[in-house]
Amino acid sequence: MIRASISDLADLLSHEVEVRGWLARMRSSGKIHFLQLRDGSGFVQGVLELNAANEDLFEAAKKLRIETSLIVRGVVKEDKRAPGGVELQLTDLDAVQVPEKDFPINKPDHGIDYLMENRHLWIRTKRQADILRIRHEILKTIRQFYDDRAFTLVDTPIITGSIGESAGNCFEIDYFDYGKAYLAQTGQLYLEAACMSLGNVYNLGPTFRAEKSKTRRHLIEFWMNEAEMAYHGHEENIGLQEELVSFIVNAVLEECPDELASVGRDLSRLQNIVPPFPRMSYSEAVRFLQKKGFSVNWGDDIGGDEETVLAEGFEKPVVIERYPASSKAFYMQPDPDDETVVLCNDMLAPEGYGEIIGASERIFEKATLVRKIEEFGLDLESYKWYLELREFGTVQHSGFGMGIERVVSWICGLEHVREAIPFARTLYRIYP
RNA sequence: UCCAGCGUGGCUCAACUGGCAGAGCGUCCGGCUGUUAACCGGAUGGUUGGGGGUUCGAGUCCCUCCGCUGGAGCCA
Repeated sequence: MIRASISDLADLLSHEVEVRGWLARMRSSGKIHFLQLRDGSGFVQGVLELNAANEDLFEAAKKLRIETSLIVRGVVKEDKRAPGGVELQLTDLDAVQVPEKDFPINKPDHGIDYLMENRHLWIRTKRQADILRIRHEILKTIRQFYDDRAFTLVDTPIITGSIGESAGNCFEIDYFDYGKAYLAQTGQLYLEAACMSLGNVYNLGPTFRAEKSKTRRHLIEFWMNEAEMAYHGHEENIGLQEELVSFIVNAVLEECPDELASVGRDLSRLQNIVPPFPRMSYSEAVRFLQKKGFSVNWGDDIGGDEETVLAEGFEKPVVIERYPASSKAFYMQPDPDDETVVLCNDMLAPEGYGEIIGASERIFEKATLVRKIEEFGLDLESYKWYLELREFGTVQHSGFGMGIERVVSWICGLEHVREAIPFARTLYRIYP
């Protein structure tokens, strides 16, 4: 008797195995039961035929319900009728726990409110498990990408003082006698400090935005990967982003073909994602949108609909660079050729998935940074340590942040980022 | 926060212009030795989100509250 994972059964033909898992679905034709089993590694159909020797077992199996946890024993048989090519001829079965109630999710016709209310159980379904497996692959690949390039992982703090872009859209918490503290919206400023020690650094973790955003692209708590590179400028920054995104897409194509197929992704839209990506300046983008009939003027923000139009002509993500200084954060390096714009870029995913990366070269001269902080009406005192980074061996440096759930949504072809994270925190939902 | 929409059995939805609350799925019982969202027969299941109003009569119209969905702004 071999204890086996379902995913390994194809290599165990004719062996007697034990599988520990759950009953995903059950059908019966009177004298033959079909038990669809899952164990986290895959699905397999267990077949139990009534015969003189197993009447008690056959009768007991009738009492099982969907999501019964159970340990089964049987012989692995090749069968062309089975989806995975193999079946289990069951010889024995122990129910660990038989549910007293019906499993709430049993047909693919539930509404999204109901599914989110039952998210803790919804993730047991194949499609949701496949999405979470792809997410895992993406996170694993991100770490591998940086590790291959000798970047150092630096875990930036989740609780911060009143530093950041503006405290208005931060979650406030009480920090003992210190007073108010905030949940991090970004680890960037800390990565800037770390890259002056370690050269090339990255982080990967949750961030929080107390914005009442209510769209298919927004979560209150989302995961972000940020990178920061010393002695790197705008061009090298974009180059690294293109490599990273291409690396992720190709790794998922390579490692998760079954999962992508089961979530219904059109793979042709993910192939040939290799550097370089199409590129456009903000000014070009505005002229392009004006030709398409949008009423945007230079200096306006580019909204969701505009982003979709900009990206739709391309198979690869599009890089939009050099936005107006007034519309971007204070720390971005002005373009030496045109001080009205800054050396920054966004990367827009194809098919309307929107901004997946925001990036910039950072101001490295203290005097320029002080001037910008004052122009933006921010408090110099609260940027004390950030300014000190420019007092001790300051160098040109650049970095970016990539939204994990948006990348997962794009690669999986999801309608909404809430399925791209195990337990989404959205504007009006914090349960389960 | 603003704009729009939705709320009817456990789930997904019908119900004309205000006139007897229905179907499919699930569940339960019975049948079926190759089912894949199995199938066939029967049964079960309702304070139409809460409150108030108009009306002979409200699931339907009005007010209000609650919940949810989509979008906007902001962003990744």
